[in-house]
Amino acid sequence: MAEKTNKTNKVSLSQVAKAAGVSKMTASRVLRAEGGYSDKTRDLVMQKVDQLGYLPNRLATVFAGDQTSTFVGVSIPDLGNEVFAQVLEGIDRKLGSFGHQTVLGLTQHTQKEEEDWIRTVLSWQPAGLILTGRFHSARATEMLRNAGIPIVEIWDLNSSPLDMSVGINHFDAGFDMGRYLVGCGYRQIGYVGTSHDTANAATTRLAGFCKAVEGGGGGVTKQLCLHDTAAYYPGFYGTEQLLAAHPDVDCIFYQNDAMAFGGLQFAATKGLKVPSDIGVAGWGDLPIAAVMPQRLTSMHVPHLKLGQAAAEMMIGRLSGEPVPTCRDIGFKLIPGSTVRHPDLR
Amino acid sequence: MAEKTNKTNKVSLSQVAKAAGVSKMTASRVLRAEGGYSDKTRDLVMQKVDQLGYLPNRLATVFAGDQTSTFVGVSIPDLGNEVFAQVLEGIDRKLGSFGHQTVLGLTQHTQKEEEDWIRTVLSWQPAGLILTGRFHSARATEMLRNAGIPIVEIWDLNSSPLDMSVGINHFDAGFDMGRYLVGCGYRQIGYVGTSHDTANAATTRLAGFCKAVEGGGGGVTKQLCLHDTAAYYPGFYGTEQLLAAHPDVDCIFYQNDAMAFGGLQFAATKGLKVPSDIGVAGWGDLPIAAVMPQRLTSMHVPHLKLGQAAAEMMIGRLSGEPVPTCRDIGFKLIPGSTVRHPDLR
DNA sequence: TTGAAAGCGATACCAA
DNA sequence: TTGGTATCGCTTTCAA
Repeated sequence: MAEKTNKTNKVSLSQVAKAAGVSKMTASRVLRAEGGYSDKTRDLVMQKVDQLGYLPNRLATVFAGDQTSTFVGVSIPDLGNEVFAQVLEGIDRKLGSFGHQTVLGLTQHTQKEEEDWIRTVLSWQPAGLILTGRFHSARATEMLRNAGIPIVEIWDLNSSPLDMSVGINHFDAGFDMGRYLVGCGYRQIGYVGTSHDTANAATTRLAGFCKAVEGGGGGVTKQLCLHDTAAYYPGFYGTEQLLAAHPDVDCIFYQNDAMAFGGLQFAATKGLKVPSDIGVAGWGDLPIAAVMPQRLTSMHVPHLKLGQAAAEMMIGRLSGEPVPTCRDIGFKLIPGSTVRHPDLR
Repeated sequence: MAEKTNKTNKVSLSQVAKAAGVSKMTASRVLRAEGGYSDKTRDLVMQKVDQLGYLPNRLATVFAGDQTSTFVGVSIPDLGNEVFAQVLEGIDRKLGSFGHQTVLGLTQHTQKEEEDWIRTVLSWQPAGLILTGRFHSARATEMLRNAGIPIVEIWDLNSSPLDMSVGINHFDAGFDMGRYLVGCGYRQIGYVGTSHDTANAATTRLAGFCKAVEGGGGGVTKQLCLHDTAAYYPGFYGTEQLLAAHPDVDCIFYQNDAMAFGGLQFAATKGLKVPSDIGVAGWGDLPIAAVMPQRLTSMHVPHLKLGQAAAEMMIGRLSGEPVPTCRDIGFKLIPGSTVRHPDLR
């Protein structure tokens, strides 16, 4: 036991200080570039830092300063959905450029998972939290209120958020799509999506959609909610199921573009012409839509921008700037060519 | 100044202890379910925990025990690429089920970004690191070696890893694809991909591919590396560029499926028949391939499984189990119908 | 320009 | 079954 060292074999600040022949405090000041030391001292300390390969322990820093960390917890339902992957990318890129780190939470669309993750991530003293959706369990809501840190709810715009919110109004977006399809002359409109234990943005969207369809004189929407992921293949077989149950359906609105593509391919397999035999509308405007021969009717939401906006609100709040409570990021209907054009009906 | 409290207004263990009329240590034992206290004491403490809404500060826990945290740093090049999103999902799900949290790093395919992220994430005393790729900067390599924590390099199998590695041999995978295409009778084979500052798995794959093509009697591969993302639209216009420069190309291998779909659509736009006029092969076997009318020739890699395997190796090592250094996750060529079948040529 | 001491919130260790 | 005390690595505060 030649050298006395701490339990881990990491180099600590006091070791650097000792090597440089100064006090911990002086070394600490140099490392934070706080000023209040001579050039000579600074050079000496920095030399030892390099030499010993010192890496600060930020756990101790946060702990000592009783500050929050530079972590930001980010919860996302799942990454199989390209849309959320894009949102996450927007968030992490922006956060990273401001020196923050993302602690990821995949909630798999359940409030229970979200609640557990919130409890855990809060125990790490994060600087803030970015959560997908506006529906949280009661315990989660309580923890969030007591956390005393900035919180951004994204995706589903919350007009009375816990703290801040950015996204779009899914009810309105669903309503617009419904009105558009009715305006195109469709009357037997179906819906294919997935179902989860709890309400979410898709539920809200569907509600708006149904209201527009029914109010616009369309028949009652034929709905099919699968217990599956909102992906390509479920869109394919979901379409098969819906058409088997309701052969008169003349147009289908899908929970997202991936499902719509699945439906499009099912139609192709069965020799159904789109949009003359059946109309197809998706949601999200995935990148793949741009290269497909037939432009998918969809709803464009600026996903990357949404993520960036969420990160910007977080950073703004953390740096004490005034930040608006709600931000509507907007959506845009892409007419496409997979539904009949209203002027041509 | 009625109550004396800490700088933040969070409830601490000692406040719980005081409220329950016991010492910090007793409260600590109860919270960790360590045993060595009466039922009455336990109930009393837990009641106060609920009442005060106490959340432990894990920073202090890690710090006190001089342990590592439950964080695992995970670096991924980007999330625009579905493949990496799937890998990340596999990792985070598995890690989460063992009580670990993912600290995300998006390196954007650059060693500099990776290095900066490594430095930062190490300062949070992570339990381990999972890194995509096997090429790291010299400083990064040094930090990783000194970190003294488990490290898993994924994606590109590293036969002499820093610590552990899981993935596939991209050279072999590229070679197999090249041999297959040559075996199908193609001789003027092109490649469309993207280029980055540093070598990566795609580079390795291309090298293997070229070797097979050239060794198999194919012409020198016509390569086009775009300075763009490896996505649908670059696949579309990259194909246009490649065919303009080399009109004799009879088959194109793409960096990934997204680019291949872009190429497929370009061919459709130009009235080129696939595979009779031109063969198309992708890489990754994206989910969308399963619903497309024409099965894309591709290479299947079990992405989700890869992520899970990486997380399992990490967890195994953390719990002291013996873990193999290298794990080949395997790949499988999907013949598809976008290249001529070898038996039919 | 520098340093000594106290303390952040928990746990380890030893004593009662 | 309990509790006191030292301690982790760093920063804050106060003094020199």
